[in-house]
Amino acid sequence: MAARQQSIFKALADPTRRSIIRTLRKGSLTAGELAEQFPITRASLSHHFAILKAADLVRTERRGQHIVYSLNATVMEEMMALLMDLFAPETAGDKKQKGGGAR
Amino acid sequence: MAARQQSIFKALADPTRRSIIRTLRKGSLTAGELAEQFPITRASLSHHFAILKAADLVRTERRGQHIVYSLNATVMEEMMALLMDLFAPETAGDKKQKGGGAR
DNA sequence: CCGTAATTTAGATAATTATCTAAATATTTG
DNA sequence: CAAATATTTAGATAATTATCTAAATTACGG
Repeated sequence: MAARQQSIFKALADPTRRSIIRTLRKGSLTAGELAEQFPITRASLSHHFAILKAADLVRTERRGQHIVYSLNATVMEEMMALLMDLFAPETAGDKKQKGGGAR
Repeated sequence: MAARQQSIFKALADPTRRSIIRTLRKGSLTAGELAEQFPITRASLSHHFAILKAADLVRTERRGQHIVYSLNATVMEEMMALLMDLFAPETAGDKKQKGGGAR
């Protein structure tokens, strides 16, 4: 559970990946179409895709020889929950931490 | 403007820093009091404090020989705005990006 | 002022990560 | 099946970053 949280925050830490997300808001695109928008190699983009997928921020679907990337629609809600958990004043499911350094 | 956004997402990407934020929800603490909660050196924590401060997620106030850390109260709202900007469907202030790779 | 306590800064190191090129895999079409 | 196209995987490298120890800074109390 904490692992998913970490994967999401990590995924959002990179500006290229945030840019991919913003691009996908307008609609799903194939890896190639996405690649046209970014000045890095397709291999590097593929690496970013994998990280976004691992965080379940995007979903994929094969369509013929293309792979279509879409935003995971439920993500907005999840992010709200994460933010609440981070900033909201003290919830029930909260643990004190001392010597369990998160890393 | 994009720089601040990056500094915030970067700051939140580290689990120790998120833990610091959660700890500060319960109230302001001195650097030393915070240090008691974490299994890393004070020097390392100071580094994390600097990053949180650079993102303006926490504020500091000197009180005698102590330095008191507090959550920046407006941050929740700012994060909402960032999320909207990331996920919400197409705002006015949006720029297309092609060859200006965010980095 | 001097000594002590609190915190940060400097400098070094190890781990992580973003990127590249080259090669591998998967899918369609002739 | 062979050739072409789309995408990912492998392996290497350079940059970033989390952490440490040691030293510097800042403030207080006698």
